[in-house]
Amino acid sequence: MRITVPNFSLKHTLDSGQFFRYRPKGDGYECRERDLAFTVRQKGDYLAFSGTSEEHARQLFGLNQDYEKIIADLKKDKTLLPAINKYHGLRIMQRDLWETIISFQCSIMSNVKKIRLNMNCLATEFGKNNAFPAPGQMNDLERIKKCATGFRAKYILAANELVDEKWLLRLQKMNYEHAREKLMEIPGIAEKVADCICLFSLGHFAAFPVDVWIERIMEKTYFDSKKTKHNDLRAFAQERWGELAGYAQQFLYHHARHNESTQP
DNA sequence: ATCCAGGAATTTT
DNA sequence: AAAATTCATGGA
Repeated sequence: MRITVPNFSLKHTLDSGQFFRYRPKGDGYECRERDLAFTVRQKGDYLAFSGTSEEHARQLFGLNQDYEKIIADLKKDKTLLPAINKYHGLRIMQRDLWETIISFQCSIMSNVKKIRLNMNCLATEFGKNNAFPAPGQMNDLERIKKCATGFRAKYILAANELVDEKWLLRLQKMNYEHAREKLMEIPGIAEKVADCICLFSLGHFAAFPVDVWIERIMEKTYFDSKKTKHNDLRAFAQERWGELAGYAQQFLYHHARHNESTQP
């Protein structure tokens, strides 16, 4: 299957810390999400993939979004221009909800490389032929710990017990504020992780996750390098970028991690 | 070896 | 209410 995709960068999107089970293969990538395994590659404005449907690819990579309007709005803020211009085509994905929940429980005080290790291991340990285990299938604390999840293992186990398919469907119908609150009922999910799930799976672009990278670049850019509370950073972002705060966050995050001048 | 990583929960001031 | 401490582990 091959489709035309203007204003999209597969590389920037995959490499921006929202998606973890993928690896380069040939001139493209091999991706896994829940029970799907598929390959995808991009040449110019063409996206070629096999192993999944066009509908799924469009949803997963955010290809149905009005990208030109999103970027036009964000470009009104000149402080975002370097990141937007350098990483044009970076999109917010709309990932599988359950796998996203576990991904960002794993993210607590960790790093992207290790989250990838955790997720691949959980799929190997519990899933059938590399599918990610469904809710209810990760019911062994010691085996969860074998995947280097450490103190996060008990959170994953709790989510596995609390969540089922009905729970997931209900969450997908909630607005941002309600979904955020509901997610925080799960052990191991507080503001930041809930915002990541709202942003990368539920399409709530108002969500603004504040991690150490965002904290650094926000304080440096907008707060005269002064230590600022996460809630104040989040309030500032939602005041400044409104319903697109999460999109602004993703450009800032990706730019901070890949730019020498913004390294710690 | 020492320090850090897409923080949350708990305990202590 | 706010600040400090604890929690595990791979990688640099």
